[in-house]
Amino acid sequence: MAVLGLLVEGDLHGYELKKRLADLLGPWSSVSFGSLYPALSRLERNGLVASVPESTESPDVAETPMSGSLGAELAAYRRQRTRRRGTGGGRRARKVYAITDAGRAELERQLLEESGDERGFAVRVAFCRLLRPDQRLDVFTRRRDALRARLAERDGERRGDVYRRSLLEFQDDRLRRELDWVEQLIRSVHDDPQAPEPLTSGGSPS
Amino acid sequence: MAVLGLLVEGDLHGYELKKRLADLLGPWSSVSFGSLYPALSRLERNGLVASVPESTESPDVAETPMSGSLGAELAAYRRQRTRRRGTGGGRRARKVYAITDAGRAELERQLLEESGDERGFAVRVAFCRLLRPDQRLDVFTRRRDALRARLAERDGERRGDVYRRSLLEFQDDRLRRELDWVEQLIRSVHDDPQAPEPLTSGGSPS
DNA sequence: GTCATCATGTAAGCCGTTACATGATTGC
DNA sequence: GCAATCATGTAACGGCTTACATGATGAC
Repeated sequence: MAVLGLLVEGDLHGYELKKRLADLLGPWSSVSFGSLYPALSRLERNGLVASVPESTESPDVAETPMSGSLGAELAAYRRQRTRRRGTGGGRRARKVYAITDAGRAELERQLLEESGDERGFAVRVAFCRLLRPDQRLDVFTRRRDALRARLAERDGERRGDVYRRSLLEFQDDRLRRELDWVEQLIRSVHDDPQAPEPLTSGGSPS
Repeated sequence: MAVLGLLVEGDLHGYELKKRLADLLGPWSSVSFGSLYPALSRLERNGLVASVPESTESPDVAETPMSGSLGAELAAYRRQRTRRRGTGGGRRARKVYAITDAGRAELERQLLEESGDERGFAVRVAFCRLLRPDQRLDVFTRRRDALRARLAERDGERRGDVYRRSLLEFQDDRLRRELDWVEQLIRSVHDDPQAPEPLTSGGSPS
């Protein structure tokens, strides 16, 4: 999901993708090369991404003109490597991947996937600008309900030694704070339903 | 680690272990039978646990007399099954596991393991009453330092759209709150260094 | 010269999930 | 009779981690 999301912002090769994943997910929960490259192969086999030839003409990868603030970020990446460009020979060949229409559809499916659980909610939020406001609300609402259910389950008890009780309290607090956050996200969608950044290249989705 | 920790509190069979794991870790991050039973086999092969015959004499599993508050918890579990006990025949044979001395050593090793990272810090806290106060401090301090380092890394930037910025802020807040909690744990050890519940059966550890 | 960075991959091993198989007992 | 709970396992599949292999470039 994260890979597909990043590729919506522009074509990228594996190495760069890894850096941006670390940027997005934190260097800790990030994938290793040993899992990223096979994952990209899988995605390619399934037609969700396609490897495009690194054209000598293009200024560099990832040059899709984006809405506002993302531009600065990309410019920074570009600058880092614009120095030693122009020689077609040099550096080991990079394999640049682009998301396909099937990939965009799959990304949308995954972003909307039923799952109030922890798995990838952060990633969903990170890319929810690609969804319509009502879809965003769906995602947020499911998470909110899951958090509420979880909080309701954790009633009373508080047994165990000092440390275990402290842990339970901390986890409760964490749950409540996430719930607050999600509720704030929901309000923000209601107050200002920003138009989605277009996900599919052509027409409007479904 | 969690399995070994639970077995310190008393002998248990797989099914009960699963329930207590769900209790401890939350039903979400808990293991399935398909991984628990193989895991127990592995632990047994490695001599960290041993399967003990379910003696018809013993009131039930997990009857180690514990310090204070744990007693009530265990009594509750006992009551639930004391109803239909006494018939040696009946129910499918349960395989009851007990932790060995090697298992206790391994548990201590894992609780003290160098790793400021997320992995199992919650479980370490849940069982840190088994450690000496100075060992507890080690564990907490490592986590504190890791959290500080992580917070220091996340300076400024805050790029991306509204949702991504909101996510980053939330994650920052979460990190800071965990840091606060860990610092509180450290202070609590300083203020009141409670004696450890004995981990090894015989003499004092190392 | 050697180290860090860029860049892509393969192979072994481990382990978790899911689904399946089995079988007794209790409650409706 | 049927479902749920208790209780233990096996088998297939998938996928992540780690380590290894390769090779260019630029900085010190």
